Amino acid sequence: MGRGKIEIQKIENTSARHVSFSKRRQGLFKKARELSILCDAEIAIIIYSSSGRVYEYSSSDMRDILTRSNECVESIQSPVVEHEAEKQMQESNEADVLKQEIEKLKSKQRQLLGKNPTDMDLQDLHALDKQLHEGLMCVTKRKEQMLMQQIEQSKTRRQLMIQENEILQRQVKSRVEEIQHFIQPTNYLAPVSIVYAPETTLNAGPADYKDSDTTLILAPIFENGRRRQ
Amino acid sequence: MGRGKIEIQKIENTSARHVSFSKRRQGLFKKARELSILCDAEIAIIIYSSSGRVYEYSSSDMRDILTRSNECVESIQSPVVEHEAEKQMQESNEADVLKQEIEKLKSKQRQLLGKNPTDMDLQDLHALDKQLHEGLMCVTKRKEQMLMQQIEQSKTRRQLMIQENEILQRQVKSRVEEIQHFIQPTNYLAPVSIVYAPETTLNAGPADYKDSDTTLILAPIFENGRRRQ
DNA sequence: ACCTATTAATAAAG
DNA sequence: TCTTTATTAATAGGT
Repeated sequence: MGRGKIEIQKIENTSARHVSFSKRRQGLFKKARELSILCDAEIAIIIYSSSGRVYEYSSSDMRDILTRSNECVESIQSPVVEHEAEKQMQESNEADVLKQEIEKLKSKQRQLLGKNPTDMDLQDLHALDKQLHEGLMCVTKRKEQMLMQQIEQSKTRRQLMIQENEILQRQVKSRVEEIQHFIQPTNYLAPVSIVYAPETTLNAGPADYKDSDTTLILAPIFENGRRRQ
Repeated sequence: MGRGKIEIQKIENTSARHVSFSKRRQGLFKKARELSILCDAEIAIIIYSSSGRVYEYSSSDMRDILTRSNECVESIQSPVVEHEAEKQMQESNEADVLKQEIEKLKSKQRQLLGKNPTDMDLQDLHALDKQLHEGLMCVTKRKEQMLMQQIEQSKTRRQLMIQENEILQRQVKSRVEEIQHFIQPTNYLAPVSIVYAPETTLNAGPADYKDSDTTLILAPIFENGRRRQ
């Protein structure tokens, strides 16, 4: 989906690779966001670029997602036995565990919406507050990003308008100059007067136009095609 | 990119949601694979579907990638950090330095967010929370206000520019029309002839201009300000 | 699962 | 880096 098809092989050109990395990373995160929203899934993505930089995406709290991940759990605590047990759990009781988890999530959601704060102790309330806090941060950040984007866009468009204006102003100016040349072709060298001369004055001869060498006389022609004598 | 455009909102129809989840999960993993190959990056993705199932992708060993993740490190304890440090020693210094910096920033951030609560008692935590809350609210409100103002301003300015542009465009148009009228004055509706009438023909009366109602006569004026009789 | 009209992503170039 | 544009790729809605 570009100007040409590309082979899925390491891009050797460094700058092209970086450009691609940026674009595709963005694309990947966007797809992840869409997937998480459309299908109500929790997603975490971690990317290490070849230069060692880290890029992360998560639909909700990264730690929550990773903590639920076996790989992470595996590398956390010591008891390998537990780990083994968990693996088995995954095989047999997976559904049950997951259902419990769903119930937990639903209950949590209710709590997050502040629907039943009575059945929480101090610790729970602390946790809830923290979560709300973090959520607030995320929302704020996101809003800020979008607003900044909008501002940047507006600025860009305004710049374009300014440039367009300048061009138009130049055009107007040159048109005006053209017209002026037309009306007063040689203003000082050979001035011309435009005079409306109705039949009554035409034959009486023109008045004096002291600063004109030439006069334009505007006069009607009558039905016989001749000027009245 | 389908038979129609869709809103990025939770798909309410269950089976449609499942179908979409499958397709898009596949798509996401494919994109991840491509990105990792094209740009030589390490990528890990963890997805929890709404039904609780886990789907994972990783370009190399998931644990390696996750172990390097700060979020994971955060929830582990010191020995792993050391291990990680050792691992990084083998890598470039640049990445190491960057990571340390990131760690410092994250630690600071954690403290601000009250995530390092060890050196604070309950009262302190309450105070900090209240402060953060209030500060956040104030800052958020204020920022939002300013951003909205800026946007409004930008919009207004843009509107003004648009209006100005329209005026200028009308000016250009009317100038052009003026010039055209000048060059080909009312060619069909009210024809006017411009006639140069030197003194020899002026008094002899104008010739017939059958298709003109009006004639412009161009005649010289002499030094005494009168036309030669 | 397969099909294909459409939309979306993005490679290349400015 | 950002934009633009020509192309390819992903996928929504049917079957």
